[in-house]
Amino acid sequence: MPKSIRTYSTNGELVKERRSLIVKQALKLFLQKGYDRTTIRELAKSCGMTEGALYRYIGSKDDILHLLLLDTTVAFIEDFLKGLGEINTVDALKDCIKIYYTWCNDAADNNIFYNREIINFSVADRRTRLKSQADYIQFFEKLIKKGVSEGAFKVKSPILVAHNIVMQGFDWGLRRWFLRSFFTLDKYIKLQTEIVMGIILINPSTKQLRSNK
Amino acid sequence: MPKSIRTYSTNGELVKERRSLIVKQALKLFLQKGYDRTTIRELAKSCGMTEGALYRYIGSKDDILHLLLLDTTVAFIEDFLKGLGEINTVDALKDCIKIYYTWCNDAADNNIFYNREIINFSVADRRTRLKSQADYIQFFEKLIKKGVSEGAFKVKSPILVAHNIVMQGFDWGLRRWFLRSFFTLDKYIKLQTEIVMGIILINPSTKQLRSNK
Amino acid sequence: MPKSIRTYSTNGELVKERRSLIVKQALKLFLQKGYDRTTIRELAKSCGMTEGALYRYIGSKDDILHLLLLDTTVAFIEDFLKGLGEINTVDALKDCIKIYYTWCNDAADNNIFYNREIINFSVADRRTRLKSQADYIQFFEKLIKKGVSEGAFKVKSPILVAHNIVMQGFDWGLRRWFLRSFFTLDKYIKLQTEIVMGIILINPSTKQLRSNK
Amino acid sequence: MPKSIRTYSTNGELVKERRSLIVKQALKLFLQKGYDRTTIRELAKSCGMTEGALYRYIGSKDDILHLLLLDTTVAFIEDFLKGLGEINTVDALKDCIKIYYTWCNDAADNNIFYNREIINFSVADRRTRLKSQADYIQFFEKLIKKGVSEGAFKVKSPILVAHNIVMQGFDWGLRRWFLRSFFTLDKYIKLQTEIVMGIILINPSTKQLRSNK
DNA sequence: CATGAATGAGGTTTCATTCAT
DNA sequence: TATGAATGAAACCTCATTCAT
Repeated sequence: MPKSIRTYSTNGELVKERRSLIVKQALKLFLQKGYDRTTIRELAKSCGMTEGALYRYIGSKDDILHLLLLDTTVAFIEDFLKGLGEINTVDALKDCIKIYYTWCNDAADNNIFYNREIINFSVADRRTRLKSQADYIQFFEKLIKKGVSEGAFKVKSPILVAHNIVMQGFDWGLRRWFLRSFFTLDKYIKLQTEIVMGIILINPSTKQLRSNK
Repeated sequence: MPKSIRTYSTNGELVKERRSLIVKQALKLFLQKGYDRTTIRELAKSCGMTEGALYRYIGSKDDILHLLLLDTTVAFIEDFLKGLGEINTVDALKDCIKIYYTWCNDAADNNIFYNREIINFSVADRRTRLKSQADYIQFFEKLIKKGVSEGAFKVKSPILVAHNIVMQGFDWGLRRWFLRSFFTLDKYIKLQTEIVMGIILINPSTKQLRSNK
Repeated sequence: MPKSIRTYSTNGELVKERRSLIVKQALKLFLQKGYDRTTIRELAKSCGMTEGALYRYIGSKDDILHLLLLDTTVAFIEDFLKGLGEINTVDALKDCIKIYYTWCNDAADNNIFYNREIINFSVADRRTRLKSQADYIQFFEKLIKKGVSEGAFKVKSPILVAHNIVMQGFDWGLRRWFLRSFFTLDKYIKLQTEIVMGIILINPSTKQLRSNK
Repeated sequence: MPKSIRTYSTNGELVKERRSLIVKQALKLFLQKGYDRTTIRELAKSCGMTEGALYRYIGSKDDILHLLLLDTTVAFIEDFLKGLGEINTVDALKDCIKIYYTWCNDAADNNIFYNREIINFSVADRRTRLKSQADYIQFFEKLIKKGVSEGAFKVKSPILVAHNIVMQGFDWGLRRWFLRSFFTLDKYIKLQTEIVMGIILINPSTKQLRSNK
């Protein structure tokens, strides 16, 4: 299933190390100039390699996009689930929003990159990417529905609220220069969380209680 | 101020017509394959022209991006203002959201395109684009603040709510394949409007009254 | 023998008039930008014609070079000969130098042009041009030899002196910006004539006599 | 100050070698067909390279013109000065003419090329070229004035004589096909030197003495 | 006779990829 | 394993020339 990428090296450790470097530099350059306008020469130089050396570890320029995808597939949903252990659903949602928005902040470069360059990805990789976005939404949808079934939330369209949550996280990364002139990340999280809670909480006082901690 | 684009034709009518065709086809191709991967040959062919003919109406490939920008600069804020005549602010906001989301639906291709290809625009054109996004947000912010000063709305951060409104409109266009599997445009507008109103209205009953019409 | 140039017009008068205009504008533009860098579009515009109209009077861009050659073939040697009637050879040479240098001044643009663009001419036209330069030299050579046979001049290599005379005339046109900062045309003619006479005259006092007039 | 030309190679020796080849072939082709009519494809082929390889060593076609200029900037005036040590000015002038005319013969291709293609050079490079021509003239002017101040020469316009000397050197190169049918280089130098000396020497016998050696 | 839109070959330049060293 | 020179297809763009109107 995972597409295999050509290498002339038999030293697995070295391949991993070099690819990791390539991916890191590629993301930087692709963000700055776009995929098409970044040349292999530039990329190799920024990796401290020669072009020939680079091609020992990748099969083609397009392969780098695939490596970038692999590199970013963050199993952050697992992190979420840990947060869901014993605490109540209301707090769980708040925590998840916080974790997710924090991840959006950290992974902003990646997300800007995918948003723009998705067109250059293979069909399979494109699908993987869209799937992962859908997963985030579905995760929040489930959480909201859980709250609804527990009588804590009331909401007409859980998936729309989930969608809004996820997109507003993305927005923090994609439009950071605009948003940062008004909010810090913490403030942004706090305000958006309050808005979400205002929409779905049956008993808004709950919100106030915990946000005082 | 407005950058002028080279043409060898003196027939203004023809130039307009041809450029309009070029822009239309270009948007289609750029969406499909991206700016860099769309060749002039393809574009010319898809316009039913030869390359030489195309260059009678533009000076360079980059000029097409500028033409695309001009083509989209919709004075839709003026349309909004007409809606603000005598009616109360609550209804005005609802109407504006509706007009704006409808525009987002119509201009989806353009917005997807800009979102992705903004990196290829000239600095001046990039600024123009960002400015216009900021204008939308500011417009909604003002409207919300008006409602606040009239005692109809109550809201912690008007600009954040305005930002959310504008971005959720964009989202309808940018992520239409996902959203359309759950909502029609009308349904999406209705639900998002209810959410916004739920957040800012002091007396939620107002919402119910009018949405029954 | 004279190459015929295609025209779609049957009105000889008109053809002549238009070609004369074309040649005039072409020389101006070719001098400024060179033959290759001057486009038919520019030329047509500078003639107040359209490209299509221009091609009614010429068959190709290269034809213009040929027309330019025809236009410049000045039968100035005939003018010289008139000056040779009854006066003595010494004065005849002086007069011829003066006439020739004056022509070099008037035809400077042409000469600069040929010097530079000769490479673009057809082989036949190139030969014509070189032949005409050789004719000038031969003319002065004959004159000098006449003076030698009459006992007025003494000179080792008449053709070399003739060559120098002709080239120094050209130089006035080709390097005018340099020379004009030191001499007027009259001064240049006077000084070069004195030098020539100093070289070939047996009895230099003759020179003084006439130059006093 | 010296314009640097792009190369993708870091091997200075190789760059030098390849550029030297390019310049050599370019001069040959440019002489034959002119700058504009010589294609990069032809040039590359005549260098035994592909187009891509050629562009490792130059940044653009125009750069070749600059390289040609650099290649020719001959510090020949220094050579002259060595000849001026202890010998008297009369002999020095004769030697300088000889050295200069010999250089004109060697550098004929270059000079033909510059004469014709100067229009394609950058403004800076054009100035450099004109300056170097002026330097030659000035050099001879100084030498003549030195002779005048020593009482060896008598001349109305030293700069005009200097100009004639320099131009007649150029002429040997520019019009070699004509001149060579009458003179060898040695003969040409000898005759032109005699003419110059005839013009400026106060005591012509000096000339005879040394030319007998 | 004039217009000017269209053609399309051919120009310069770039760059992903290979391969001899 | 690394180097970096070379390849050559393909990109954008120009412009002499034609031809329907």
